[in-house]
Parts: sequence; C-alpha cells; structure tokens
Amino acid sequence: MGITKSEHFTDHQNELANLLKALGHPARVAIVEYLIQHKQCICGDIVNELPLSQATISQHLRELKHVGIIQGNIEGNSICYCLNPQVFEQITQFMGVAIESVTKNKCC
Amino acid sequence: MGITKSEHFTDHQNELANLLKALGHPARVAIVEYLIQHKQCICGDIVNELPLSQATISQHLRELKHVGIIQGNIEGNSICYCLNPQVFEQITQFMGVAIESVTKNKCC
DNA sequence: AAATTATATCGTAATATTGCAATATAGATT
DNA sequence: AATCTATATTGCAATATTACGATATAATTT
Repeated sequence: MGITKSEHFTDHQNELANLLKALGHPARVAIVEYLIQHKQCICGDIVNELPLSQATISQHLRELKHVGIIQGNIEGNSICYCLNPQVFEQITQFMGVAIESVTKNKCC
Repeated sequence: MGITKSEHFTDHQNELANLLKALGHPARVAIVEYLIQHKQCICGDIVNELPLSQATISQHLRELKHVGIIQGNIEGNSICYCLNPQVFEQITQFMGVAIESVTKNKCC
C-alpha cells in the first residue's frame, strides 16, 4: 500500500519515526554533516557541495526543517540554516534506553 | 524518481542513512521498543502485540535484521529476536557530534 | 525598474515502500 | 508420515519518495 498506519501507533513512536526517517537519507545525512562542520550554513553552499540539483536540495532542506532538525533564518536574500540540538538529544535518549536494555539482559 | 543516488555519497553516509531509515517507521520503532521492554522476544509475540498482519511484521523484522539492528536465533520452530547494541552506539556517536557542534557555535 | 542572485514550489517520471492475502517452508507434535 | 505451529516469501495494489527542469518568489544590486 505504501500507506503507513500511523493511527495505530503512539504519538511518541510516530514522532521518533518521523525524525529518524528524515535523517534516513544520505543527502540529508550529508546536509547535517555539512552543518556540523561549518559555522556558516547558507543554503547555496550546500547546493554547491552536494551532487544534487538546487531543487532537490531545497526539498531535502524542507523535510529536515519540517521535523525540526534544522531551522532557517533569512539573511538578506539568502537563508542561513542551522541544527536544532533538541532532536538529537531525543534520539540519543532512545538509543541510550536501547543500549541499557541490552546490557542488562542479553537474550540471544 | 524515487531512486537515491547512493553512489554520490560516502560509505559512512550511506550506512548511517540506512540505519536511520530502517528505524524510521513507527512499526519498527514499536518492534524495537518491544525488544527493549521484554526479555523474551519471540516473533509471534510481536505479531500479537502490533496491529499489523504476520506478513507485514515479518517484512519489518527482515528490514531491521538486514541492517543489523536485530538478530534472530532459531529456537525450536520459533525465532528469538534481540537487539544489537553496536548500531545504537553508532547512531549515538553521530548525535553526540551534532550536539557538540551546536553547543560550540550556534550560528542562528 | 530592470537585472541579478538565492531559494522555493510545481509538475512529472521513475522507483521505493507499505500492507496483506495467499502460499511456502521448516521444525514440533501426534 | 500426517498435522500443527511459527515464520518467511510471493504477488500485487495503493501510496510515498526521489530527482530535476521549469518556473515562481523575494531580496539585492545596478
């Protein structure tokens, strides 16, 4: 079907899944890595850096923005994007719970 | 197109994206959460727990297994699945780098 | 105000994902 | 060996994603 039955899952499960899905594309990982490595984060720089068209990059940026991974601020006629640390902490917390669980009881 | 241009990205970017993508679905988050909460992790239990058909659960389990998030061990005629902590550590590390980067230089 | 620069959106084609019924496989039990 | 139980696979329909050219929008500069 291609349609995810979101209504059957908890808000937390849907939110976390949306975050992880947004990060689950190499171009978007590359964008986040670019933002990690550079203090300046003008959209055009990312377009020059990645082997994708301007339209495609813009689309990926919109997805990252939509789930709150990045935020964009208008600076003249360009847009400065930066990371929102909260979402990374949310993901880290989930990973931590998973790791802790496994160290406590390794069933197989 | 729907086709991701993996060849343009680094192995690390592709691997990380594949991991995150595999976790980027509420049913798979729910499966991982089930494995976190229970010591027993028989596939059939997950089928009973989640509002999806056996075929669909099996498909999600295969995806999680394929990227190494879970591993399955045969136990009689059923299969015991469990989490692989390494992948969670890999994700945590990336999140840590992102968080560290933002605290150092917040550009917007 | 016209031209330039930077980013977003639209439209569309190609491919991927999701979900399930039906069926296959494989170990366990009778 | 026939049956039962548990899981995987196949086939298919519906929907989502990815990518990009073309175009729109909006601020900047000439």
